[in-house]
Amino acid sequence: MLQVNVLRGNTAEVKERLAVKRFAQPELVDTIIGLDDERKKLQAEFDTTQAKVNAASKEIGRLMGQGNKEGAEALKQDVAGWKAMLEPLKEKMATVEKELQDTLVILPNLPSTLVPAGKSAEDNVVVREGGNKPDLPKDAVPHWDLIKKYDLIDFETGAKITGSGFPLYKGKGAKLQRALIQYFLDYNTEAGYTEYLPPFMVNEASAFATGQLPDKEGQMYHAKDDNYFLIPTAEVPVTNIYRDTILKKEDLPVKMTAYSPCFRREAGSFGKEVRGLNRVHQFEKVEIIQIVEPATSYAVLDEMVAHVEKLLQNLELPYRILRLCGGDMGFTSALTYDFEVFSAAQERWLEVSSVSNFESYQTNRMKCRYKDADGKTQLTHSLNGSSLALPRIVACLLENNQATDGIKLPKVLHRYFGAETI
RNA sequence: GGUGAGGUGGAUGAGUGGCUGAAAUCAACGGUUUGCUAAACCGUCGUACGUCCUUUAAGAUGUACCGAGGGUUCGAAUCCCUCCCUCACCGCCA
Repeated sequence: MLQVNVLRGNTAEVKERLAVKRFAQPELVDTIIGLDDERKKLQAEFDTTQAKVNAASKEIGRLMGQGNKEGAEALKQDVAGWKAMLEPLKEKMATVEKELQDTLVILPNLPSTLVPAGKSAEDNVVVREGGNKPDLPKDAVPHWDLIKKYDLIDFETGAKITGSGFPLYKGKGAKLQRALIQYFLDYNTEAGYTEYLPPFMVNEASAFATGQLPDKEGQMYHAKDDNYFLIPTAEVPVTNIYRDTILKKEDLPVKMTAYSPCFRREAGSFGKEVRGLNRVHQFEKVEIIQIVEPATSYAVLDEMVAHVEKLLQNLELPYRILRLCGGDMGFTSALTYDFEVFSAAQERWLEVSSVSNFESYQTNRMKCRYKDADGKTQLTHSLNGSSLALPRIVACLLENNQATDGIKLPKVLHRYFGAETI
């Protein structure tokens, strides 16, 4: 959520930035400022009246103590009058505040000046590519066939147990999941990230704080009896560790990593998009999250991008890094880099990570602040990224490394998987 | 799920209707002292939203906040109701 003061100081610039994100209601910026003005006016009025009530109440106490009943009674009359004024004011304030809040929440984060204009995935900018695309033999097959061949995942039984998009990993398929998770976590903790294993369901306040609510309500599975949401990413529970906190300068940067399953409803997806592991409702992911001083957040973003890039290099996969354009970015992000790996048999790029700087958009919702060098309290910046999402990594590993004598795994995985090939 | 006890500032913890935005202690921070460490002493030490003042910083001031939300009262941390959470015991259970 953006701060009203940011809107106030640079209304024109804010609207320009919102246009980059293809936000359709720039007039809401003015609406918000108007509502905030009204809020202030109402509060001033309320406060001065309430101050009179408080002073009179004290005086009544004093008069009673002196036994001056008549004086006290007279004052009570005054208080009754003021209180009658306070009631409607209070209601009006609540209405205006709610409207302000509701409107503020509709505004997406402002994209950084590095964000290219554009309306869809086509307009994303390739920052760099790495790794080598393999030369596959003519008879190379997509990962869903390899999965069958080596009996790694049973999609049909997963669908029987739950529904489509809930894979049942089996044998070496299951073990590969475990190996990848363990490798990713080790890689991250070696880089100074603290490992967490968070709750896989969150309450409404947490889902709101990281911006899943109200924007992505339909994306999450909702346990209505308890009003809990299955997490779509570990970002939600882990970032919320620092909800409503004030950190010390020396606590920063906070670096966290967590494995979690991710649950996504993905309503409306179909066809080739969802074949095999391309898109599923439940998948495994390891996430990295940082909470940092505002001045450092873009340097940290670069650091995180490099961190994920190295991981893909270690996995020996062909990848490319995209800077997302305004139209393709997430609601809460200021700058996002997507990582895609090339799945050679499908001849498709598959997204496996998304690393974003949210600046103070999440932390403002979360009220995650810190005391800066001058002792002033201000909002921190938050960032996160996947390192990595498993299914598409697996799809790519299988397709790109297929050979007649099995699937060759990259060196870094040997000791985790306990073998060099599948 | 049942019964009981609780939830107060960074921590411990006092506070059962007005003098309490909140004692005391500890921690933290600044200073004095000191060869260094320790100790002692002095000071500072909540958040949010307003208003005034100032170029800003700072300062002054108002309102709200003692788990959350309602209620009683001229006045609520304190009394009442609902909910949440923690702890103990019981039940169930990986």
